[in-house]
Parts: sequence; structure tokens; C-alpha cells
Amino acid sequence: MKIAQVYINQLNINTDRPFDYFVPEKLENEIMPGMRVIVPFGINNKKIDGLIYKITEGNNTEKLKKILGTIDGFPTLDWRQLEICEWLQFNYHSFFMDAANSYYPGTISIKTRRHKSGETEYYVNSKAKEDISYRFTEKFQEMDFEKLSDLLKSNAIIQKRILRLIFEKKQKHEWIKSEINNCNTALKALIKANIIEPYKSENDRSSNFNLSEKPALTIIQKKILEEYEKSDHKGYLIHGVTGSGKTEVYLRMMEASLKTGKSCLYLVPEISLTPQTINRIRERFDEEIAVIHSKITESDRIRQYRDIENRKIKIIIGARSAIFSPFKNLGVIIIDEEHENTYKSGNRPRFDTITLAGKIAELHGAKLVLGSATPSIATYYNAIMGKYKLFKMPDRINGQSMPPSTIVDMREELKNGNRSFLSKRLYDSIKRRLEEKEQVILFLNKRGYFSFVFCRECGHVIKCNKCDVAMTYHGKSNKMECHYCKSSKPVAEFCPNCNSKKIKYSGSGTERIQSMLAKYFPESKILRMDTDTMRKKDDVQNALTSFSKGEADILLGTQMITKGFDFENVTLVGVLLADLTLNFPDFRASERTFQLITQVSGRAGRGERQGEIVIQTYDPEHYVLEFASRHDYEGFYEKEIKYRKIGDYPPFTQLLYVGFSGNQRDAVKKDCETYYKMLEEEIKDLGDQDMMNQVYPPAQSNITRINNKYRYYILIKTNEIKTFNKVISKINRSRTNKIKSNMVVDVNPNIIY
DNA sequence: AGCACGCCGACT
DNA sequence: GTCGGCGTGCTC
Repeated sequence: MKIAQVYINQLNINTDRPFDYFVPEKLENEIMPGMRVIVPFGINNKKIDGLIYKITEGNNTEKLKKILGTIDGFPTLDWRQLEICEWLQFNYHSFFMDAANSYYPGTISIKTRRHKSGETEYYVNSKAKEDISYRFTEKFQEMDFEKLSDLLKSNAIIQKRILRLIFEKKQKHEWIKSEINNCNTALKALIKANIIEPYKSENDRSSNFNLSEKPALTIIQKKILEEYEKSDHKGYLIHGVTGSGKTEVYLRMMEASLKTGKSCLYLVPEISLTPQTINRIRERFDEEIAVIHSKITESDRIRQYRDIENRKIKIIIGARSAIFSPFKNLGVIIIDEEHENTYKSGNRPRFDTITLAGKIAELHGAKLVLGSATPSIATYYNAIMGKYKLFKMPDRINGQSMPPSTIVDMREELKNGNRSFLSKRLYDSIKRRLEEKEQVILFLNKRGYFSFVFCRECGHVIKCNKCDVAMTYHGKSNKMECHYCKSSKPVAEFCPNCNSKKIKYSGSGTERIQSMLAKYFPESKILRMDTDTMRKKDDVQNALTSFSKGEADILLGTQMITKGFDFENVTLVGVLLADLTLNFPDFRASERTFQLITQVSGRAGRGERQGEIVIQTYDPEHYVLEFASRHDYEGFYEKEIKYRKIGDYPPFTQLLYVGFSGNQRDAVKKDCETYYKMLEEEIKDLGDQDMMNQVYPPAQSNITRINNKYRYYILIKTNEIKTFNKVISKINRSRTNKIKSNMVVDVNPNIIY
């Protein structure tokens, strides 16, 4: 008799294991691992969806409950995907169903249906809807809006609004729904009156893009591709400076994969920042392309999912969530800008995309290609150690050398009586470039710079009520915001501590600098880009197109301007204060700073004119700045890897963060300490005394409270991550109710709070 | 998670 | 006596 091991779709540490179910005779032939099923669960036999993990034979079926039915009639996950779920469960401490749910789009509700025979059938209503649009019926197609709305009753306001939307070609149901709150009755009335009719909108993803010619390859591109073709390496790292032609290499690699009938996955750090790349891929291949990220609509996701699964779509572009696409026969995974920290997931499953992609490539026999102008230290180390084959593209494709950099010592400026944020050197350069009608990029990594609010009388800093952080003043809304819990409060007129009126508000870094720049260069137009000004989805793209059209002279911004955009007319890049990220208490501070400066420097001189870079700092001798100004990645790497070795930091070790949070400080602290003791005991059992030295004792988080939750953590810095993963899994499974705080395990986390 | 069981204090 | 608050333990 068949027994199915089923994972229940109940995301909890106690239910994160397979449960045995009896497979009824009528399902015996149908049932397979990877299928979604409906099962009764718990004391009340609640119907719940689950996923078949394994099928075994057995005789002790009397005690087992039976599977009520299947959901899809086919496996939604294949053996590879099941293996990945298990792999994520063990290596990143996610629940099995967290990973499984990442694979399958849409939510499920279980319905019952009673047959005449008395039998109850369980089925599923997927919330996935077809994409519905509305158009005018034949009779009304030619009529103009005024005439049409005269046909309606005068009080049918919603109906009129809907008609206007359809007139304006906002005919998709989804769009109408987003503009008009309760549109359903009005829509029904309009359909009943035979004025409009619904239709299934075809997807227009493969619409008319002009295919472009393939450019001729440079010598280095040719050489890399030849070696790539004949190599049987599993992983590759392309280290190429900005403008060296990496994208063309990626495109040819994809082409090679498609030629053998295999699919390609092309990952980018953030979809909204890479429209140029997406267009380039669209223009190259005469194929349908799926663009996947977390913000697409559910119906879009489901349609693309289906087309990828039945292999109609073979090219998948996306942010990190696209790694869970249902590709069947993958030839190559390309990860562009592999150093970006968006590749590390901060939610369950908390995986690292590069490691996961390596695992997936292995299962598919696909090639993994990483590319960056500033590879992460860990990746470059792996390349040096032979895990990835290293390709270098040290020259720009247009033959131009990297623009020269100047480091400006801001201490000298202070000595000379210049208290402004602009050095004489940078001011002169900006002035000259503007006179030449060239464009300037100024980069500020603000991170709390000049943005908190304090009392000049008593020094009191205004903090968030729910979090232990200073609030940030936003001039635009004239409010104070907490960047951690997103709450805001109106500005205080008096100091809440001493009642003084001398409360000092300064705008956020970029905001403040924008107004000062406007004073220095009254003739020029300044475009500011940061998370405050770029709130809406298309803001970033609109701003960047506007700047590339020359509608502004100076682009002032934070991290987001460092991403790969080409501006022909930009000849000067200024880094306003390089030290800001350098002094961050994180072992990757140097790495991040080097990457940021190098990436933003790459924006200069991409046109015909020679560019220049000016880096302002209070610490001009710092090795990061020296190497960055010389565009010397290898030099930086050599130095940095030595520091990592000395400090026993990644890539020589791995970090495991075990965090606890809850409303009561003492309870959280106690839980953290209890967990530490459990770790101690488990490790003692293993008989390896040295291992406990790799565990740092419980500590209070840097930000002690976020959203009214107190935070403690244990950090493990180890070169035996597998052993620790085993120990942690064991503890998490046995601790049941000993620990009541929220617990998070994050492997190699992005930030340590 | 979600639910039932059971132990204890408060209250008609 | 008994109602219900919440701590505890289990789900094939």
C-alpha cells in the first residue's frame, strides 16, 4: 500500500517536516512526488494544501489519514525543485514550504462540492484570474464620450468614470479596479446594457521590437567566448570594467544556450534600474521573453510561469525571485552585477542567489556566469581558488582609458577656511564643465548624514517612539520619519526634553546639498535622486531619461545613481564624502565603498570627451580611496583579502546570525541566553571544544528596539558551517516551546543589526 | 499556526 | 461550584 510523505502548507517550525498519509486506491496511479494535494490536518481535520515529498510502500496504514484529492493533477515541482527546497531548508534554515511556495505563484483556497452519490469532492479555487479587459460593443464603438455618457442616467457617476477610462485606453480590469473603488456593480450594469463587453486581453510582451544587428566582437570578447565554448567549467566570473562590453558577451552566451534548445536565466539586481539591458535582450532575440520580479501582477506571473514551464518562453530576465521560475532545461544562468547586495534575500527563504544559482546550475548541468566591474571579495576569491574560471576585460570598448581621479583632502579645505561641502577643486571643475555644456554627477552616500533633529540647548535628539533610532527630517513633507518602522510624526516646535525653541532641523544629506548647490550654480538645473524623491515606480526611469536628454545639468544622488546607466555627456563625477560608508561598523565597509566609488566613477567619460573624477574625503590616505582612484581592483583585492585573512572574516569563515526579538526586553534576553546554553550543550556532545570559540555570546543589537520589539542576537563566525547548520536545525526542532521570542537564523546576512 | 486540554484564580 | 485566562503540547 502506498504512503505519501506530505509537507503541510503551514509555515511553522513544528510543522516543518513531512507527515505520512494513506494514498487511497483511486489516487494510487496518479500520485507522484512534487504534486500538491489536499489533506486533513490536526484534531479538527482542517482541509489544508500540502506537497508530496516522497512516496513509500507500507502496511501500517490504519492509523493514517488519507489524502483527499490532488490540486493540479500533475507535479508542480520536479525532483530538482524538491531537492532545492530541502537544500534551502538545511542551508538557510527556511521552512520547506517557504521554498516550495516561492516556486508556485498564487494563493489557494479549498472548496468542497457534494455529489449526488453523497461523496464529497475537494477542489481548489486558485485566486489566479485571467487578465480581463473591456471594450465597447460594436454598436457603440464609434460614439464619442459625451454622447455615450448622455445615454446613462445622470446619477451613474461610477459608470461614467469607467467609460472615460476605457476611452483613455485604460481598459484593463486591473487598472479600472485600481482607480475606482467599487467598480464591479457599475461594470456589470454597463455589460448588461450592452455598452461594453469583457474580453481576455492577449499579452503583448512579444510586441514589435525591432531586431538589431549583432555587433562585431572585439578581440577580447571573441577570445572569452571561444574559451567559454570549449571549457567544461561549471562557473565563470567576468571581471570587466564599466563599458568593456560584458553585456555582449552575456548575449552571445545566451545565444549559444538557445541554439542547443536550452533556456537561459538572466538575473539583474533590480528590474526597475535595468530597462536598457532588458531592451537590449528584447532587440536581440526573436523570442518571447519573461520579465519576472516581485511587483508583477499575479495573473502575469501565472501566465509567464505556465509559458516557461511548457517551454514556450526560453529567456527569463528577472530580479532574484526569478531564480524560482519553473525552467525545465536550463543552459546558462547569468548574474549581472553579482556584487550587489540585493542578491541576498532578507526574507524567508533567506538565501544567497549566487550560491543557490550554483546549486541549480549543478542540478541542470547548466553553466553559471557571474559578471561585475567590482566583483565581491568572496566571488573573486572563489575565482582565484579555481571555483570559477576568471575572464578579465580590463579595457573600455571605445578604447578610452578610465578617467583620471583626484583625491581632495577636506581637512586641508577646513584649514584654508572652506567650511562648505564643496572643495575649491570640485567647485572649479563643476563650474568649468557647466560652462562647456557638459553634465555632472555628484554622489553622496547620505546614510543619516545631517538628517537627524536635535536641540541645540540640551543636545536632545528626537527619537522614534517605537524604535531606538533617531528620526529623520524630511523637508518635502515637513515631517520626521523613522526609517525602520516607517512611522512619522509632525515636527516639534519645542524640545520635548527642555522646552527650548532652539530645535535644529536640517534637511537630509542630498536635500540640503541640493539647496546649497542651487546657490553656487544658480544658472544650472539640478536633479536630485534619492529614496525621498523617487517614491513611485517609474520615477527612477523618468528621472534618468530626463537627465540623459540633457534636461538637467547636475545629477545629485545616492546609491541609486551608481547603477549601470550610460550618459554620453557626463564628464565629471564628484564623490562628495567618500568616508561616509568607509567608517561603517561592518567588515564589508571597505568593499562596499570601493564598489560604490568605482561604479559611480564608471559613469564619467562614456562619450567622446575625456572625463574626470573628484573624490572628497577626510581620510585621503585610506587604501580604499587610493586603489579606487587608480581603478585598481586587483590591488584592492590583494590588500583586502589579507585583512580578511587576519580578521578571520569571510570568505575564510562564514557568519551565522541567530536573532531574537519580542516585546519584553528581559524575556528576549533570557531566550537568547537559553539558546546560547542549548548551543553549548549540543556542541559539548559533539566533543569539539574548539567549536564554542566560534560562537560569540549573546549581545544586545546595535539598534536595541525596532517597532517596539527588543532585539538580542548570537553571532557565529565559523569555518564549519555544515556542523553548525546541523546543530541549529536540531535545536530549532527540539526547542518546541522553550523559546517564545521571534527567532531568525540568517546565514551570511547583509547587515548585522 | 491553530486548536484543545487542563490548571488556577475570580466571581455569581 | 463554574467560567474563562493562558501555559503546554500535538498535528500523520
